[in-house]
Amino acid sequence: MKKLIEEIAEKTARAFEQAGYDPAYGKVTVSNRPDLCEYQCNGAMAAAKAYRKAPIQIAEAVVEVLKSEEIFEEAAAVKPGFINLKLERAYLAGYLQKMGEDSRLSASRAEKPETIIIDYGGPNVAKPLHVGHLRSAIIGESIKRMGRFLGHKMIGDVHLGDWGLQMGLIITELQERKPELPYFDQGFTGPYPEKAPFTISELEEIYPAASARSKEDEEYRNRALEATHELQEGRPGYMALWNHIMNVSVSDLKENYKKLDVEFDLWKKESDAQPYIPDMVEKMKREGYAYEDQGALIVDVSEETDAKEVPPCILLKSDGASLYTTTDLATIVERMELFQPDEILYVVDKRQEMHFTQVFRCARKTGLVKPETRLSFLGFGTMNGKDGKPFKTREGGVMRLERLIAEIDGEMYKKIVENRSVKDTDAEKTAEIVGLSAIKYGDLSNQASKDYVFDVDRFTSFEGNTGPYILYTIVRIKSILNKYQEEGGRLDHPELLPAAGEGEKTLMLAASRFGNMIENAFQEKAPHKICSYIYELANEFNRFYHETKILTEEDEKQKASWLALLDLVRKILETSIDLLGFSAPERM
RNA sequence: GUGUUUGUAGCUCAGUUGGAUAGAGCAACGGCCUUCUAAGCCGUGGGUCGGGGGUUCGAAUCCCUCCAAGCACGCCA
Repeated sequence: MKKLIEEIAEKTARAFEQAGYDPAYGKVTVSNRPDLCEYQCNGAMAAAKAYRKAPIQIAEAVVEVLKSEEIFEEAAAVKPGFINLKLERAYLAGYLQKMGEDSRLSASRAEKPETIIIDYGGPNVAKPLHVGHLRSAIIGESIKRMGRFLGHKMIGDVHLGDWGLQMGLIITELQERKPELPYFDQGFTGPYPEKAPFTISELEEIYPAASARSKEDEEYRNRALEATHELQEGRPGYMALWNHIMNVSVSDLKENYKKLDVEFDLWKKESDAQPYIPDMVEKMKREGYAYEDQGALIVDVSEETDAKEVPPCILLKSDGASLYTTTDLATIVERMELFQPDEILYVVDKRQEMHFTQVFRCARKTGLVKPETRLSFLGFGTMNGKDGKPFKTREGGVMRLERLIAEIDGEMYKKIVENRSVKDTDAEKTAEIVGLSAIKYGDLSNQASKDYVFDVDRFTSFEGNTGPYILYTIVRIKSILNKYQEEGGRLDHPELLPAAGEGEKTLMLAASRFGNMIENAFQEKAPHKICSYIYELANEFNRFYHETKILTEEDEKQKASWLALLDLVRKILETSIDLLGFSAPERM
């Protein structure tokens, strides 16, 4: 289905052409002066230079043509050379009618559906999820859903970190504590115990302890590095331990992501790329890309145009072990082989940008990917506390995701119970739904690439630009729709009448912009655009709601039309929040 | 040091890719509930878009420069 703005732009382009100008000047945008018009075209001013004519003259000539178009209620040429447009109400109503029947609400299915792998997990199996993983999960999930909505094949991969130094650190620390375990005995012939020698909470304590010690104790760190290398070489006892760590950790991670309503298609991990490493390294050596430098095997990825020299990719350390870079490259090989993606998108902390620049260049230079395969990096900023410094617990420690969610849900529960006269047995469930909206909307309403302040009080507020406010609006609409249906009203195939008032028209105009908005948001990988759009739509609805008594309307056709409009607005809002990754309760 | 990102109302953030009078929310103040959820709506005050130059008919947006803050810079992830 064509977007409304496209239909308008077609008319203006043709008008420019008929008036004797290049139709390319007929570009149209939503008006930034709603008091003057609904859509505007600034092409006459751009054309003025090329045609050496006064812009107002061009605008007037174009407007003359536009006046005969039946989709416009008004077309005017103003001062320097603006072309101001207002839509015919009947046309707008007709457009929304079609939109309501369209499964994608006027957004068009991608002409060329692509396979896009989106890497947005990156949790370390040695550590529980903390707030640092929140943004990746939330942003990635939203982009995945957007792409899928538009018809792309989106493959979400959690890409666990299970092959680096963190594993060596756990092994080393465990050996310190329980040297008698068979995993460390080189002569042991098996079989190893089936039960893990630690619980999840022990594991969560072991890693930070080991990590801290390795920073002070060089000999300890060296042992951890050696253990890492041995694990990568497949030492049986260490592999058995790795298995235990994975089992204990993955089930915990799955539970946590589920709470966030984040779902991965693939639970791949760094170690899955291990089998691809030897051939990849061999090929890079053979083709002359990789060479030895200071004992390490590297690939030069610097380019002449670099403002600052980009350091080379280190494929293998001087001890022969592989690194983050190595597994990332091998993972690209694996992904190309298994999925032939058109794009691989990494949703990662922006501080890793340099690393990905290196990896992408190396992959491209050595032909790991096809020239047309896009490797993209969506770097997000840090989640800060109210003090502007990275988000911590009140005690100053790393905030675990579980705890953050529990705190928000608790806060929500309190508010729901406070504001409720009737007792609601679902209050806890509702608190979870609303709490998730608070967290996700709070995050996604900011530009992904910027740092932002996570303010619990503000995000859980029902006022202003928050998730709960959006949900409240949806619940309000649903409540009216339900009442209408209970009274015997029907929502199937009603006729949408032209807007009766200004508030209604404004609401209709806002609704009509959904398709264009969502395509744009996906193209720019900018979920915050969905947020600002639905906030505006919710505002327009609440304004309309306030000035219009819907259910008591006596004209049945008018009433049915308004209900149809509400149903469309509801669909748009619910589709939008689904694309953001949360949902609305029935009541709140 | 080099590179890079950011700087918009007291606070938190938008700003449709160069357009008209720079917008929201919070906080402050003032109104609106016997009527579909007042968790809402309407209104008032609040700005040197970090500073300075430049390009342009037109700049928060593009270029230069300075200031401030964050981040990254070869065997961690």
